[in-house]
Amino acid sequence: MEERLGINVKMSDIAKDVGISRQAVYLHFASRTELMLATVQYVDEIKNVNERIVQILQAQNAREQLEAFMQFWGNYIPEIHGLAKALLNTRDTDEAAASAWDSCMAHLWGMSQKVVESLHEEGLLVEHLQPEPAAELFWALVSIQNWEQLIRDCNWSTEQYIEQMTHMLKRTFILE
Amino acid sequence: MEERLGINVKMSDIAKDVGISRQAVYLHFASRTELMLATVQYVDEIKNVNERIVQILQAQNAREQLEAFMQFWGNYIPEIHGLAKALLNTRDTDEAAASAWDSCMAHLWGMSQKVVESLHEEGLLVEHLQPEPAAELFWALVSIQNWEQLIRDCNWSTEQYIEQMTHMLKRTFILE
DNA sequence: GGTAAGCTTTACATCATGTCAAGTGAAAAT
DNA sequence: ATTTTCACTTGACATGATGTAAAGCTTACC
Repeated sequence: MEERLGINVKMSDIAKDVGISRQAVYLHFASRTELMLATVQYVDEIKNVNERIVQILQAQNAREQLEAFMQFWGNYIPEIHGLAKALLNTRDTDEAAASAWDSCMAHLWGMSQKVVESLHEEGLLVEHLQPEPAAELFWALVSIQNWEQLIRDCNWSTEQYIEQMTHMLKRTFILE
Repeated sequence: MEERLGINVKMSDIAKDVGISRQAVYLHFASRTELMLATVQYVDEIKNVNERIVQILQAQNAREQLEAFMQFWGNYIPEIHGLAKALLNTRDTDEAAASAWDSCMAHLWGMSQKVVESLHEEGLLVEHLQPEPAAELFWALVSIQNWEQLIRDCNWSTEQYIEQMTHMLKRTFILE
């Protein structure tokens, strides 16, 4: 998935890579989508996502939380890009893939809410935005699609992405 | 395409809608992708895109140009959303669809450049951004994917989208 | 020796795209 | 009036991916 950015990864390719027959894959996973779901869960465990997220939320203040989040997120996306793209592609035709994607995005949504809430609590959130739409906008801005466009289409480096996004998020959401 | 957001639109569906046989469609368009390309071109003509774009660039100053652009873009996306999504979905497996999408995005890229350039010329562009990366960021922020996430996933209205995006773009790119 | 797990091989169903060939009906050209 | 051309129909078939089904093989364990 990572190698080929989720594109053109067939059941037979996976089987060949593993060294078993195509049909044998179905003895482990009922469908292509289920295999992908299991992979997502596996990767989340391997990458220790939950622990890394908890650490971010321990940052002293909202500004630092925002910075820590972008630092984490900007480095994390490249690790899961291919799998995420595969899920995104399957989403439109597959109900299960859609809900899997949604649950992945729920993590991101939760973090967006947390960061915006922290800003709000510290009185730093721009006045013209309510916390709810602010979190929604935040969530959209840090989406994988935006990352993809900047990194892939515009050839930004990871450092550039993190720096510019952090800057933009601060300007957009933090007062003054 | 618009009705079904580009999902599950088969050649046989199109033929049925038109009232001819599936095979007859191939007498007019060599492939599904070519049909989509022709449709994009047709829609662009019908919607008078070029003329509408020229009008935007006639705005007196950069600030008004930005505002006019968001006004146009926010109202235009809903009109082409389904077709755009169809193209996006086909892009990953089809070379021709990919280049068609790129040429569509080139319009948007051109406008992003123009707006950022105008800001730069009037000395309004934030100091920490060079015109080039600024245009790239601008382009990513006004992407259809972001629109989709805010409108579809977050239930924003078109007015809300235009207002918030305009506000955010100003804060992000305009000095002070 | 029997059995169960894990896999193989072969075959087939389905569904969408795309190709091919023969045929039809009506209008246009001669 | 006949022929030709055009736009389409019908039916058959190839391809490529997912998924199902059945029968057989090997190894390890009891």
